[in-house]
Amino acid sequence: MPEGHTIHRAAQQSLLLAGGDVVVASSPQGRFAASAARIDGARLLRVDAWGKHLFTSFDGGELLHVHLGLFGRFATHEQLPPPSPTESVRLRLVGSRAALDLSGPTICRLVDPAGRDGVVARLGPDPLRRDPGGGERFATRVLASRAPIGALLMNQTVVAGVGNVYRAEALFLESLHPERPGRTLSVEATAALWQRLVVLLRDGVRRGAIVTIDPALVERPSGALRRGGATGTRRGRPATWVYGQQHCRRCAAPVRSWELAGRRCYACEVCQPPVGLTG
DNA sequence: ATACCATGAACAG
DNA sequence: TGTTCCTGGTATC
Repeated sequence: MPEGHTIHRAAQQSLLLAGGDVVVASSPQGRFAASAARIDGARLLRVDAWGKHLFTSFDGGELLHVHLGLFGRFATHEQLPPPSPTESVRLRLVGSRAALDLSGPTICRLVDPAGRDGVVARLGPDPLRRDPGGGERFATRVLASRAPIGALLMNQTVVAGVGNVYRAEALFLESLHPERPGRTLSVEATAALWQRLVVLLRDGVRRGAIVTIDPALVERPSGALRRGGATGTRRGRPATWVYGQQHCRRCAAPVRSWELAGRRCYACEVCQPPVGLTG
């Protein structure tokens, strides 16, 4: 499921697996058929991720803009020929080494450079892009705002690429209550929060999954470590401190969950005391 | 078979 | 603030 790490990983993967290739483009679902025809036979040149937005450029000048939304996903098939696409595959790109399937995106369209620039201009700093001024721009917005920090983190004009899981986990790890107004944070706390996002998202790209809690650090009845597979990616309890949890995995207090900025928010009010909240 | 839920965001009013 | 769109997995009858 997509937050910024998913998109940056998809950018890496598609460049690795299809960069430089002439691609066969199709839209098994049909909804992107006319546009796919314009990419078909073009060479995939570059892939660029900005927050949760992905831009793929082809020679001939076509530029593909993808946003996965809540349900979208990329699938890669490194064995050719790839299996038959399912009915919901919006776009399939087949290169010489792999096939890439896109399904369920909120946005999948061809844009011109001005369209791309317009999207990027509305995005805040992305913790996954090398941007020396990113932390400063983030801090400026946070420290000037009366909005809750838990809402600011979901605002893509404040910081691009953070979603509901990283919101919950970054605030937990920084001992910040989600309802604290941005301007009640200290400069130091704001800088630490930015750095936390950088580290968490980078780790998410590396793993291909959001794992914020080391499973080995969690008490287990048997004391046995899990073996095999990527920990945290199996179904069941997510590898998180508070996101989706009933109890805090650090102190075992009940995790409170409520709606904040249109999404369910999770916090341990013992580890994240509501300091400075007037109610 | 149906309902509901999920790591998102645009749009209406 | 509420509605809408995108898909698939799990829960509930």
